[in-house]
Amino acid sequence: MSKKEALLKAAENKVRLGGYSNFSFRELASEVGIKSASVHYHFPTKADLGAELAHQYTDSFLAALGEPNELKANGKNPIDVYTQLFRRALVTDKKMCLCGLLGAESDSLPDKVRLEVKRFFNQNLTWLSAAHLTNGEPNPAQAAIQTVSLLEGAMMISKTLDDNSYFELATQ
Amino acid sequence: MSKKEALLKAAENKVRLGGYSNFSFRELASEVGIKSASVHYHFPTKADLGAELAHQYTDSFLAALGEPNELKANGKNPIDVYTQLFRRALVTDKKMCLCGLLGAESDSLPDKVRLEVKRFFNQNLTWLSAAHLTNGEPNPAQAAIQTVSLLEGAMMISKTLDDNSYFELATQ
DNA sequence: AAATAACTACCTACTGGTCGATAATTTTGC
DNA sequence: GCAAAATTATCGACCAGTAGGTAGTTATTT
Repeated sequence: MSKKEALLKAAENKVRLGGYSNFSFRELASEVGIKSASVHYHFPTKADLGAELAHQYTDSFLAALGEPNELKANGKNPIDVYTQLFRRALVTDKKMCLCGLLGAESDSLPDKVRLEVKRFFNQNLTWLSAAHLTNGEPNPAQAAIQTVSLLEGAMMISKTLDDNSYFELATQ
Repeated sequence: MSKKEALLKAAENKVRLGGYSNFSFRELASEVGIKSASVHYHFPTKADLGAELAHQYTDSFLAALGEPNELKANGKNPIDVYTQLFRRALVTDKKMCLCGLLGAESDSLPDKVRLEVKRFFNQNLTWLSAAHLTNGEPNPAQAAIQTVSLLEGAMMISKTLDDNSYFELATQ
């Protein structure tokens, strides 16, 4: 793993625990074994790092999902696959969804970071609409916003109350 | 309004836009016309201020709701009343739910603040369970976590995408 | 020679927090 | 009733620590 990748990984962990202000160049640098000034070589500003982090997070999130109609063709319910990805983030990573956290504080984010968070939710809603469409839902757009809202909310509350059974109950 | 009340009000606005780290004693002080050193007279530490803020927020939130069975007796659906309170926060205040934001970053909060955020959600779940029970829901506890999850999630996404129609679609 | 990736040293701004001092007000003891 | 004592609410000055960011340098690789 390159230093740049290690910096992004370290930043992701910090942000998913406490938001955009929960990481500093100094902390990231010391975690990957370089000096804080060197972080600026890879990311000119903190906003650049945050934006690239959210962008890559979105891409790998969507990539992990696959295509709704392909999932359906393989006998899987794409909504279950989607739910499972959230569950893994909560149970395995024991962390919030990166963009769920950044979205909550989006009013105070640098423009380029906020833009990437918007991209995450727009792409998720598009994916979920397609998924609900293949499931024969009468109103896919509505089902899409309801699905992602429920998952993000349940995740946040389960984290807060430190009890994953709330997530299970909400998604059951 | 006393200085202490003004400080809490100023802090609430800041936190609901960007989280716990989005306010400083200096900012609050200058907004209410005192010096930062004087803020420590009212709140020994930042954690004390944050905890008292979340506590009062929870109390006034619950007070604004009223009792589920009384609402029902007056011909109102308590779940609609609950939804309306979230809608008002989003549409009128144009801000996140204080504890929705703090909950997302609860891993990085001081203990006494996190405790108050937990109290918010525990009390909300109790209220919602009672409300769904009066509505004759077969599984009030499940309906409760689903209601608050959907509302918190829809609120966050509507804020992020800067489009309240997502909230309306999700709650419709 | 040029690009890459790091470094040391430094800057200004801001953070939460502490200190002792200072008025104004309120409470208490005689 | 009144002086002494205590409480309330503020202040200026300061502290150590941390923030993001910059300038110029060095070593390694291409």
